Amino acid sequence: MDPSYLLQLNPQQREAVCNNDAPSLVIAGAGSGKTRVLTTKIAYLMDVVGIRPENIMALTFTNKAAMEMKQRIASMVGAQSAMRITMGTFHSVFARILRREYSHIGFSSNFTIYDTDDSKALIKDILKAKQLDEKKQYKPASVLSRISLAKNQLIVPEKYPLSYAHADQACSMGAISDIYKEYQERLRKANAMDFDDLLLQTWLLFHDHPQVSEQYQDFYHYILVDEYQDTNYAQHQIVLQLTRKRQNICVVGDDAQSIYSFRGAEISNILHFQEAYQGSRLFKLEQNYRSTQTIVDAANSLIRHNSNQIPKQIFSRNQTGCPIEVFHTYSDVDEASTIARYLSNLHIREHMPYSDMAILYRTNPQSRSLEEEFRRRGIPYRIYGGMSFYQRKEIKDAIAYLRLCVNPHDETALHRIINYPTRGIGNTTIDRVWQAASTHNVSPWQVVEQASAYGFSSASAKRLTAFATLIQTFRQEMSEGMDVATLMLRILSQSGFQADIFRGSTPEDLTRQQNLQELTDSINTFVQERQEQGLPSGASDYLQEVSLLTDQDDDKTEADSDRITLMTVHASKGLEFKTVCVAGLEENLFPNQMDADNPSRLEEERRLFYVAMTRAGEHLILTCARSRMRYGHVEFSDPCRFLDEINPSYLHINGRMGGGRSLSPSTSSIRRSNPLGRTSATTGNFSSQPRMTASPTEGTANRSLSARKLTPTRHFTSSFTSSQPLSPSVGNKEKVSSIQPGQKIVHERFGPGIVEKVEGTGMDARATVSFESAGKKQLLLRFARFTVL
DNA sequence: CACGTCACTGTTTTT
DNA sequence: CAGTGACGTG
Repeated sequence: MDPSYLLQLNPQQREAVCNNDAPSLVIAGAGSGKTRVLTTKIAYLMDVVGIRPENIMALTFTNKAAMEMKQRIASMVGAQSAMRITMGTFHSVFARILRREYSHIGFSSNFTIYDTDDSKALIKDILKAKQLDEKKQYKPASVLSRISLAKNQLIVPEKYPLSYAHADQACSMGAISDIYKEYQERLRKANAMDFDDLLLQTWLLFHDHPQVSEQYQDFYHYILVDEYQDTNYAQHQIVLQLTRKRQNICVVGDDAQSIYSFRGAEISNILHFQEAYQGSRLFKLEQNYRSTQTIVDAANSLIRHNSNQIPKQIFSRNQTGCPIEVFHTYSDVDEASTIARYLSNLHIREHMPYSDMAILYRTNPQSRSLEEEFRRRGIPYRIYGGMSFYQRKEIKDAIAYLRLCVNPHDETALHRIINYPTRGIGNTTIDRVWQAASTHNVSPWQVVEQASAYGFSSASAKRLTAFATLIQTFRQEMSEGMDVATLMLRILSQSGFQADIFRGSTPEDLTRQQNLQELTDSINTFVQERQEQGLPSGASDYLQEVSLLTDQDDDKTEADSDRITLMTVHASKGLEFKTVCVAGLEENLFPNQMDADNPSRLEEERRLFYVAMTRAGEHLILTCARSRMRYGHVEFSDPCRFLDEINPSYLHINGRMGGGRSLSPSTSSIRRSNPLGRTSATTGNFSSQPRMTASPTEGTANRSLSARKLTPTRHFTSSFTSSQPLSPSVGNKEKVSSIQPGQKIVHERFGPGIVEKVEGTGMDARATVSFESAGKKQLLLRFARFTVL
């Protein structure tokens, strides 16, 4: 009777999946099959316990995790059922609830979601109006982080002074309370929420409206939360609200991998879960399937130094594997060349693909010396992270137009584009608009709309009105049902945006043009996809989807290319590589100097290092440089204390450095497992002078492999308007009339599939198609792009 | 309004 | 060092 997927689980995993009569806490060690347990449990809840998919809620932290889970569940229970589960990030699931329940909280359903940049811009504006110093005392970023902290603690502006005034005064930021109050009022006037509001407002909704809360408690029979160690207070409290009635909850996480306290995550949520839920059960997944025994044991020996944790015994039944290589090097340059040599030897001698290798570091600037070295040697690499597509100026500007169309009270969007492209509305006029808005207690948009009524000179009033008319035209077209792709093209051409972007031809200009083209392409895809499935495809539909999306998510990441991955340890969480090199293991860098003397922060740094080590499957390399360029100066450091905390019997230490703490007395034993076939080339006396040992003889430069991503490859001339037609494809008529169940088709994006069902006729004909890789989809035939086989 | 110059200031990052 | 933002000049 048990579904076959249970047979793929080990006893611990099966226990965690099959016990559902009490709240459960699943402690999932690194590489222990956490996602498998979570997805199998959902399938089990549906198949065996008999809970309907729409009554299940599954919450994750990232879109990527949500997507992965959706896919895996779809493959177990079918795409149709999987679709009905409420599954997504905390923020996206709650945003959906808030849009539905907007009437209770005094927003309208098309509220805008402000990202961090928008929030900072708003804070800056408030600081300016209050004449507070935004350079030293009230840096927008720190003001925002204080407000964010308060919101994560569910503290509304009225209650703020009670809890924080004292602390604020202590660091001479006594005005934060005022700023917070004003900030919330401005958000509300703009019909906007920031990321933290999505949590705070959800909590308030349930708190202030018990009948609404009850409705959701009734509706959701089972709630699952991934990465519970990363939840903040607000998230924890909302989950408590949602589960009050049924107490059907399963949280999964690993306290040893809690690395986000700096943005409000509270490890205590997972440590004290059993107190929050009486009678809950604890399950531990302790078998690691990812790493060699050496790596697992070494990581255990490190994390043992933390006191604040749930006891567990992570073990591996994989091979013992080779020892962990530790390289002491003279400088960042030396470190980079040591790593490059090691990895390229591994590639050449043991034929390990570069795509199985990663280099992890604590801070982003550390990638520089590595990049330079790799480029010199022609080793292919890619950097993970960096500026998101949606944060680029041209993209934000274009989206600001859409935002303003959907919600003209969105003052941040208005501010971005009121004079972009330049239309003679200078800073003085802009300041006056905002002043007038504040004195008359209206939104800046209302001032722009009625400029002459607010006493602007006739020239300024004329320009403001012209701008208002421009936006109103777009709004009109939008309300008549124009899809977002067409609207975007109209905006770009009518506003002068397109002309401005396509004027220049410097490499930077070309990149901007390419980015804009990429945006319009992705909007086209959005419209196409939504129309095929009979869903609305207007600007507000698009914004709802895109405002909680980061491009880390849609990266198919050129999986085809064989490159070494470079990223921060934080970014590596949840990933794994056969070979991992952790670089920059020096005091003051890892652990960071700001965290070194605070015991609980030090524990977090140690967890961070634990995460780094446990990314590795077979080879783990740890490197440390005695000197490093930082902020343009050479700085010297000692090897990091964590190196001493790992049981030395798992380590193989390379290099003879004078005066280090982590010296191995003799490094004469040359191990076969070391692809360098020798100890580090860094011999000599450290006390004299750091010697750069870049070796130009190895690896001749191969320019073609340069991994720079932003170099435009195509020249986008006026191809803008000639992008793919959005109207129904002309040839569809015959195809539509001829299509019938059983037929094979190839869809432009979903690939090959079989028609299962055809409903309706003519314009409204729909087909249910089962695709080989994309699962079942409903297609509106008049829009679908496909060929019949 | 566009561009050059100077001072400043540096974690980790998702939504 | 490098990126940002403020300010001043043509």
